[in-house]
Amino acid sequence: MKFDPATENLNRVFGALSDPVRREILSMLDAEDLLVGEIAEPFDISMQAISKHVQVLVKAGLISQERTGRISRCRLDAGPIASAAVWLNQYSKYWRTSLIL
Amino acid sequence: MKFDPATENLNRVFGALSDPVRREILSMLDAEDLLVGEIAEPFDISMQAISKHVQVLVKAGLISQERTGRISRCRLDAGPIASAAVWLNQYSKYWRTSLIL
DNA sequence: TTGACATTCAACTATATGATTGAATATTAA
DNA sequence: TTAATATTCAATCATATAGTTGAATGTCAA
Repeated sequence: MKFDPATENLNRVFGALSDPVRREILSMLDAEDLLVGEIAEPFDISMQAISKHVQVLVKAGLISQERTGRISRCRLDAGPIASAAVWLNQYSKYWRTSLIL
Repeated sequence: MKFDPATENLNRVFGALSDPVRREILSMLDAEDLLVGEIAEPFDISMQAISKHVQVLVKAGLISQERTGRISRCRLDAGPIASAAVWLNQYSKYWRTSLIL
């Protein structure tokens, strides 16, 4: 099935957030920009696997990579997280919190 | 890899939300409780496929089913959406919204 | 220029996901 | 009892995902 771009974006964002390794990567990038190799360090999986997780996050628009020479610095781009939060906020009436614009 | 229960819950919630059919089901249940067959009507896929989507949502804790006889009424349970919103709120400093408790 | 380094590409494997169709189960109505 | 209804189970298929290892690419430094 084909969906409109906004829908596909939400699919990718929520899909990216559904993996704990990727959520942890976002937490790490919340503290500071990091190289792919630095991201990989604390994890017990291969650098290639981390590189693929990073690509998933890039495709979801959640991080951007600035390549200078052989290194690729990753930076959190939280815009799409806001989109996801806005979607979730549709349901905020069910709990006692609200997302204030 | 094995993760703690809270992490697994977030995995399931975000995973459930990553599919547009399931997000639409949640929107429908936001308006009113519905039977599985009623949920299936507007979609162009089989009832069995919808039933499986419903099971994914149940497993994520996002809906509950009350079975009376042969019918199974589905009701939105938005608690886990709040958990997801709380997780996302970690990043709210990146946009100009905030989740107020 | 040679080698070390950072990252990605490619091929592969195992498992998960989203869909299908057909059968089974269980309940209600005629 | 029989038949229609509501839902789920089961088997299957195609594709996606998360991981692996090994090779390739491109850059920097000695």
